[in-house]
Amino acid sequence: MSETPTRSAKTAKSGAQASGKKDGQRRGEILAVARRLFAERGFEATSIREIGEGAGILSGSLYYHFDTKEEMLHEIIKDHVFSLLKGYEKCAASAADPRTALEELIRFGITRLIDQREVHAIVVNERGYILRQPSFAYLDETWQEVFRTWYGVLREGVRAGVVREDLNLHLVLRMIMDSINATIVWYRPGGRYDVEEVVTTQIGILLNGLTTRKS
Amino acid sequence: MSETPTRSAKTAKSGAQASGKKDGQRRGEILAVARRLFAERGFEATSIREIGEGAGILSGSLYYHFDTKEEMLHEIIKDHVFSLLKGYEKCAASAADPRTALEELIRFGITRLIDQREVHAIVVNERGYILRQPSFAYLDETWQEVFRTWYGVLREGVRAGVVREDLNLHLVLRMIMDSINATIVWYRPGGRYDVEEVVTTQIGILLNGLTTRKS
DNA sequence: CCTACCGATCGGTAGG
DNA sequence: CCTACCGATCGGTAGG
Repeated sequence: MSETPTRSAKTAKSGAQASGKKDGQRRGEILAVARRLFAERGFEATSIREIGEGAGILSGSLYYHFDTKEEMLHEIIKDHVFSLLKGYEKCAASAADPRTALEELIRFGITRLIDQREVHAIVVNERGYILRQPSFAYLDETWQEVFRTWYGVLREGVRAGVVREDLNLHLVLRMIMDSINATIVWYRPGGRYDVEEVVTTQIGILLNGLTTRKS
Repeated sequence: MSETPTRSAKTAKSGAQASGKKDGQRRGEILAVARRLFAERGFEATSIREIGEGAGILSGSLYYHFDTKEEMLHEIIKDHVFSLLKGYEKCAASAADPRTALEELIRFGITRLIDQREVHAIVVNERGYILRQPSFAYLDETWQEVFRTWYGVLREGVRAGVVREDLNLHLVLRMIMDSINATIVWYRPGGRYDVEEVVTTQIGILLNGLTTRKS
């Protein structure tokens, strides 16, 4: 049960009473359609008519639930990066040592993103569009916080002598994040690879390149 | 007149006489504008009016040089992946041993893609659109050939005992390609990192995770 | 949530 | 390469 709609949204519109719950439910159903389409075809390439069709209503009726098409996009992704950050922070704080922390960060990142691959595909693929919209600034701030969390672990690793110190940590971090993020582009659940295999490969390559050699 | 096979792609400069050279030159100028816009904003999000504006002519006039907007896209990327494959093949064939081959493949990939980052950004970012268009099937075939070239080197590495044999080579390959491809998304020439630094980091992490440990 | 419609913009074309 | 224009489609709205 992944990708369940977060209805932390302003669920009840102004005067909703008995219909409030149902409206919120319908809202979630529409968002699920939009999320799938945005992930498959892209935000700009998806028309509100396609969303309406998928939800079984006319495009104009979408505006009873949402003010704009962009509001749907906000609803879909706003909590995602934030909860991802929380998960990363937990990994970083609870691990016994830097090496374990890195392993858990990578493992958590991959499994989480695969579990929520539609949302994440949108965040990655619509990166350009999102960066251009000032209304999505909060996303960028959260990403920076994610980077800081990882970076802290890497530095701790260097201090503890577990992480190589001959590499630029910023570049290393970019690479790791890219590796994790790129996975969702081609990964298909139920396909030829299972998640555990992907996790093992990524940890295997990334960490054994990162950790110092204890010959 | 929509089915006339005029000026199909590679024969752009064929029939013309005195104006032939100039037309070809103008064509190139327009393509340079289109390439930049496609890379910055995306193919579908770029209008022919924007291209015209950038080239200093009206949108309708673009159709003197090209049949469709999609033809511009073909012109921009068609040779790119193919020449990339040729470069990779050369690296794979000329290297003294598998480890050197891998280093040269990574180095060539990164430097080449950074050098042609606009075209490559288009290929990566428009992946979804391109996969949906049957007319771009040749691209996919070339990519598969690229994969085969790399894969051959990896297998040779395993046979020579240089590459770990406990990992799924297909997954490893995905990861390497993702690492290289992702670079162009954030890399800015003249920015805080130079190419050599990026190459060093990528080889450093990827290879020391890939090669067997010679304690 | 539907009917009926809007202004804007899209890729592309005819004829010069 | 321009003028003048096309049918289609876009996101969104008024009023019920």
